[in-house]
Amino acid sequence: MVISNYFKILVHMDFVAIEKKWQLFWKEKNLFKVKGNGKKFYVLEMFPYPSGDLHMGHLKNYAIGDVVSRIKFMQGYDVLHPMGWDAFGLPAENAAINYNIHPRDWTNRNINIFRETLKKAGMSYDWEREISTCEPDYYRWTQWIFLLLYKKGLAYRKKEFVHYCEHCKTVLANEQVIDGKCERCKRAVVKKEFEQWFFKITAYAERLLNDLEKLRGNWPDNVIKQQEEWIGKSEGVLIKFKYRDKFLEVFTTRVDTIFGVSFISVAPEHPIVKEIIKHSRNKEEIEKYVNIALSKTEIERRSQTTKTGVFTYEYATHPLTGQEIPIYISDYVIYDYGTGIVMGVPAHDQRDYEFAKKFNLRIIPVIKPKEGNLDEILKERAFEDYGILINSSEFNNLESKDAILEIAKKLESLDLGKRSTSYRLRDWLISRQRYWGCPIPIIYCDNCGIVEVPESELPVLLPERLESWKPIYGYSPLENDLNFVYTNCPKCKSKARRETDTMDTFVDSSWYYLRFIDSKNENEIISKSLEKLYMPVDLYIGGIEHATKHLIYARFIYKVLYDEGIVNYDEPFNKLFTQGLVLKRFYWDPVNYKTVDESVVVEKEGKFYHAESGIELEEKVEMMSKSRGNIVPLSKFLDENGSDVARIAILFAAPPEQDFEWTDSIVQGAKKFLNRVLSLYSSLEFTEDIEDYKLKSFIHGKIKEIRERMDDFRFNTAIAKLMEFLNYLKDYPNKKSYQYKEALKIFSILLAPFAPHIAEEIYHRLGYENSVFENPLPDYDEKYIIQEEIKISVQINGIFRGVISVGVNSDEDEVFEVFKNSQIYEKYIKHKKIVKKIYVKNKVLSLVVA
RNA sequence: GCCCGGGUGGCGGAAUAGGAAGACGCAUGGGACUUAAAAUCCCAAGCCCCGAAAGGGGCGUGAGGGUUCGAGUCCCUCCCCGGGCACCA
Repeated sequence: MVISNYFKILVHMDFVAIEKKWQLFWKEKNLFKVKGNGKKFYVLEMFPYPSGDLHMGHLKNYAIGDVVSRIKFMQGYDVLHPMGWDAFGLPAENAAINYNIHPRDWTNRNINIFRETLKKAGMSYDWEREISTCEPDYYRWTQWIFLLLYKKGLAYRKKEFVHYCEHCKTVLANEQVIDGKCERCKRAVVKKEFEQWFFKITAYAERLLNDLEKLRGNWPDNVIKQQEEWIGKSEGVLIKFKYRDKFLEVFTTRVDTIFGVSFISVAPEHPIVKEIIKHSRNKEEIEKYVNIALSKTEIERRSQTTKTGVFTYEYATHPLTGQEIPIYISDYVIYDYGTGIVMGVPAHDQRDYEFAKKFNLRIIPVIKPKEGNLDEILKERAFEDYGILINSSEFNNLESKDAILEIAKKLESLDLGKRSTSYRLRDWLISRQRYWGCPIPIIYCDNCGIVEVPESELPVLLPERLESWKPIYGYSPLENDLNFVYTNCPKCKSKARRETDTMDTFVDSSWYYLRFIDSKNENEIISKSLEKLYMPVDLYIGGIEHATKHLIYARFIYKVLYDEGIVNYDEPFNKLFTQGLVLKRFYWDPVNYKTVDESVVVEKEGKFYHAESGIELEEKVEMMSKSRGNIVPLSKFLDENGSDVARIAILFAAPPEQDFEWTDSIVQGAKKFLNRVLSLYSSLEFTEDIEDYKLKSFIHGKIKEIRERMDDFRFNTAIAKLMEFLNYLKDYPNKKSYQYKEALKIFSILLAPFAPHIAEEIYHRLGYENSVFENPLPDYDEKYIIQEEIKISVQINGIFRGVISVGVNSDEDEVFEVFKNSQIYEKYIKHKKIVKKIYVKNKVLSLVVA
């Protein structure tokens, strides 16, 4: 027993000891430092938020990047492969509140853990370029970007109903609200009216949408699709309905239904509501309805099964018929889409139909289906398809498509309408009422209004200490620090106040990929010529969860910088790869609401129970996360098993873009494989000079297969091919030939991107003293791969009956001759008549017999 | 509801210009080594049926249909799972 443990430890120690040795070797050689010459390749993994511990989910991301980085390095590229920290953010601040640790200390402690772990994993980063978004020499430039946007009119302040998380005590961007819930704490968000800073990303909506075409083919289709949907372009018409001395403007994509309007509906948040209340004889009821509507959470508002609203007893004028149209206020109207007011066409819009049914409003049919009975349909629902116009005055009998054009023209000629495009995309709310973020470089002066902090005074530093880290309702905790708050106006020098909100951390991460190129530049955000050299990112690797957040924001900011001539291209990420998640099985106690350790789980008839309490547990396989309590900590795993085991396990388990479950067995497989590799490379001796064509042919075939899979990101099958390669080498009879040594060398080079430490070890065991990575990836020659004899399959009446060996590229007659002498012929054909003969060269002989 | 993915052995997964389904690995069974166990090595293995065995036969890629000499792969209908969006006018 004692001995067994000793051996186990020894084997594992071997991996770890080997890895330490070669990590030092690479460091001393400065192997992965950016060379600064030759053709560049910029490979980037989405940088992490440094919280707690790294786990296998993180490693998958970095392992993929590292494999590509090493492949490109061996192909002779000047590889830029950096790492840094997305270091501002809420958890640091919560740690400050809960444990009274300074957010900076908490963050730096985590960064140190992350950095050490990644070094232990042997990642090929150029560590000299490390950046951290919470350092003043970084966030100075985040502030600089803010001011740039401000000068261009792309950063603005407005009072607005915004998403607010009462638990996190901060506002949230549209993108951070998932299913009506705060993406961080998963609690329902509410709408609050605050004065906030926005980035005008909608001004770039059209370009963000159109330029997706440039990315098509290089970005995953579903990410492009998600961005298209998120931007949500629709073309329609803005129509003015006269209301007293004003106009109520609505947006519609279905102007062909305008003669079917039977009411106008206004979102409760809309400023015009105040005006309407002034005139309405139904003031109290309206105020009551609006207050209730605004206090609902997003989820409550969206999940209402019936439409609600209130009649204002006010009317607007139909632009074409002149009829009086009743005005309602209803919370099914979304305030920040279109104009926040809609024209109600119950016959042809399901939502308006439901509203009209509830409030007994007229349902005026104006579009007739090409087939089917409109009256019958309207008994149950709205008819939303295109059709032929009826009850529409001079537009009768037009098709919807044509009518949309004609009616739009007519409205335009009356100056009561305008063709227009609406986007689902909202402006990016970037204010956050938090301490641990990048301060917004703005000063409020009673005389001068909103004043920018002059560039020479950047960065606006976060105060080192606060008396209380706790946010105040609707305000940043920075409000507590009067030294920070009060300053002098840069223009008139009188006493003024600083902005106390900080920026959304997505602002920090919207440009970090640039800073890696020129991380120490004190004079400018980035040197334009270096930018030209290293951008765009050739391969960007990260999780799909950022499809509509980070990846839209980064594209937006990069385009703004492009328009300013600061950068040279208009898209930052040439190729995007989204890796799948690492899942882990765990057992959930639904009574006590926590994860139960596997050691106390007992199985009975396919169900799982807690050994002590007897509670039935839920077996789940989900993404590794701290909150689920199912993480496999990376640092500990590396100490026990080494990095190459983890990498092989992760990469072999499934294709990189696919989710997979982390299990003991994939670790076992990886260990066994690497042990077999090491044992093949022990006690070697080469003395014989014999050439073996078959070996040569095999090697070239494997080089081809493995390199093709490297190029296509099929790393799981690349490793499978390496395993086949190894098995062949292991069984090869003449292990003393120099040609065999060459084969072992090629294997070590091909293994290197996947298991870099073990590859370096076996390469050196062959007697070489340079790094295995200083070898170019081996090339193959097609002429060695082609064999003289090949096996082709024989099918009779569509059923596979065996194989025959024929010369390569034989013609039909030759093949048939061979076939006639085969046992298959003897058995299945001999006395039968061949009705049809199909021969596909080098593949199949297929016969139909009567 | 709409839009994307995807259903292959006990398990993870291979196989796309339609041409031998199950590569590679895990787990499993048997054997070798060992006093023993672990580790390692060798062999077997999709499922079902016949046979003492050698061997032989049939069925098989979510279900049903179609195209074809030949379908995991192409077409049609349906079922299930995962993801995205969702009162966007």
